[in-house]
Amino acid sequence: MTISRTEKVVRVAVPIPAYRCFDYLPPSGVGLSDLLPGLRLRVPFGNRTRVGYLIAVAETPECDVARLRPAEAVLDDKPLLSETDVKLLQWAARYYHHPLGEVFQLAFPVHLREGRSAEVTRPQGLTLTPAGAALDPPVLKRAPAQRMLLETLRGAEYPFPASRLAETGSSARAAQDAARRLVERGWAEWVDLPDGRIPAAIRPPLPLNVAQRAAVDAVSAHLGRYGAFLLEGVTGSGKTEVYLEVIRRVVARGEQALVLVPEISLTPQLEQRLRERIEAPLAVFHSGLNETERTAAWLGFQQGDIRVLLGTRSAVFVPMRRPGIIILDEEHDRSFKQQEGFRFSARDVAVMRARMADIPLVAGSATPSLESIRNVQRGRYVRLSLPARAGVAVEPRYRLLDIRSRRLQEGLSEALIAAIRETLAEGGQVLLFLNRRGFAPALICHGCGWVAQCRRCDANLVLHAREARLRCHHCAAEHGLPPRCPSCGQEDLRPLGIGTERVDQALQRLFPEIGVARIDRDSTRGRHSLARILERVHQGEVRILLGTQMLAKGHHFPGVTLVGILDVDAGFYSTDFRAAEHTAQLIVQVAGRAGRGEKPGTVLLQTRHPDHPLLQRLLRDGYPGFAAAELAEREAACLPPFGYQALWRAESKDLGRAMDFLARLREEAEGKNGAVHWLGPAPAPMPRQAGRYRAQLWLKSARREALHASLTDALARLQETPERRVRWSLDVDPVDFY
DNA sequence: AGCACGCCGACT
DNA sequence: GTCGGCGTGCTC
Repeated sequence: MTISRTEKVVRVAVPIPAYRCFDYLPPSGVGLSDLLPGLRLRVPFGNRTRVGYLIAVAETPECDVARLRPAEAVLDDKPLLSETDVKLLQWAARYYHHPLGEVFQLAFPVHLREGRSAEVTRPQGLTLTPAGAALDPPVLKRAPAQRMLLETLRGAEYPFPASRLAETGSSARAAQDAARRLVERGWAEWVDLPDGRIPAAIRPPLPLNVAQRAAVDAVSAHLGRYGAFLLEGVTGSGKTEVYLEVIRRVVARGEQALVLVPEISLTPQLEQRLRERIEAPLAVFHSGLNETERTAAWLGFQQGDIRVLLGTRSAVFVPMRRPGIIILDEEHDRSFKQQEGFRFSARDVAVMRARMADIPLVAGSATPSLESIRNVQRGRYVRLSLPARAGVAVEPRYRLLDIRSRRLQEGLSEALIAAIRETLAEGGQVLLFLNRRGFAPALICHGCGWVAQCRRCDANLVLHAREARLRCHHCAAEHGLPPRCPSCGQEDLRPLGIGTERVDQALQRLFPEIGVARIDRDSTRGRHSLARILERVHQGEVRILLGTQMLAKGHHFPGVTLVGILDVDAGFYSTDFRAAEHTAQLIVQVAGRAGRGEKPGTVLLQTRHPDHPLLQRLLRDGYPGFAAAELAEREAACLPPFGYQALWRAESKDLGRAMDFLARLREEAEGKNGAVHWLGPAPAPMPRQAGRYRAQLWLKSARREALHASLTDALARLQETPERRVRWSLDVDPVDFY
């Protein structure tokens, strides 16, 4: 191909790990004015073609004109992303120092990344053909599923929605097969479902109390412009009612609401309440959906048919036709931070998105992150606080159990056992929290001190007694129990330390007539096992509930009047500077599960450090007092939210190589920027994982721009002299240091 | 990320 | 003599 003259070029973000764009000649037959940012393009790339994202039309190419190739095709009539969306993605790529093409790609569902059409397939329904209507059912004597479906269709006034097919047969699969056969035989046919949603039972709004009304009014006054609100309220204070009323008003304005929650397990309850109360099409968006469902939800929201989108982290990038509000529930939750690849914080992206789209953002929590509390102090967020509702959910009473030099029975002190006994006698339920699954975190030889360790990680193997397995909680390694010590041959291997399985066993021994249930990743592995356990708790069949942090999230246990936290200290003494914040949040969240009915709850905390100042502060002044104290410490140490951080991670089969790589980064950057402080390189807290060595280099600065300049600089050098033997990644605003 | 190109070891 | 290992360079 010959290029006669220099023309305008299209700048395209191609999804490869490179920090630059690629320029193309406009595709043939497309006017320049139609080439809008956000369009998906099919472009030749090397010896194949890729889907790329149009960033801009530029006057002059960044490369030699002779190298330019024309883009093959434009994949959308109009960009699926708005200008604001494009700006948001560009901001995110810059802020997190992640390749632009990959950021764009991650904002799209897989089908659209692959270049499939964005045509919305209308929801389909099944209806009888005249032949089907005239059919005598007994013909289908030997096909009960088809006959049942036929009967359903006969009774239906409207085409039967494909999405509800599963309700008609023994399984979704059987119903689908039956539908296919009916269509094949000419008795039924697929038609587009008529517009409009299928009417659902809508419940009237609950009356709001004064604080809720004030919160709703404050947010409502900001509809149509930016404002960030921190909605603070303990469990049961009615945050959800505030969300619902605000969403109702947003929807009434013809706008859309994006609701972000930390995990899928929290969505069923919120989804149900939204469906009951908001008279508008709603969709969910999370990793549990298949790609067809994800694409449908994404496009539905993008086109404006879906008015409320309830989703997890990745939903923060789903385009909105008419942006109305963003709601972030449980904003303190760490799962809003993506921990691999493009390590963005959905919380921070949501705030930026609200700002760019000029809409309000409501972040709710009983235990706000220190970042958000700081933002309130700086006047960036407006605090809306909901006191506990009168007569409901009285603040729990906290009590420390000093377990220094006390004998514990499988992690339970005498005082705790007595309190459990008393609570059970009064007819209450008990919730015990231990953030360690398995039977024991170690298996030790009593003869020689040998400890079972993972061959591929710097970690002990965890004993799972029931299955008689030793498992590594950091890789896939799993072994049977050795009959004798592999080191000295003695037959005296003993479990060391306690995990939930061990406490579970002890509780069953101590309270043989009481139903005990354990909730952790091991006991809830099956698809419905968690729901089944929760059901038994609500029925009162289970009266002692024991679990890991899975317990702290979402689920309500109104019958629980005693909460026991078995090991508070594990959280307060850690190298991670956020450990105390996390632990305090966990304590308050777990405590919030108790006494939600009319009965007040008691929270017992077992500790060997009853004088720990932060623990004292938490018990005396509650979470706000703790947060104030912890903020003061962070400020003194220039830690977030008072200082800014980034973390370079490196991984290699050889620790030295990973360390050398980071050392090189530091050497090349040091001295250039006095405002940046460096720590490391140092081996990660657990240096070896799954056979690979990990090292990290920590950057701190009081000035965000200085930090970012340093990162930009280092990345530019890495582009010039790439490092291929070391896998590295960059984490801006890291929350976990592992 | 892919993919091609290119330079050194054990095999039909 | 060649098939194939993965180091290096490139993609507009």
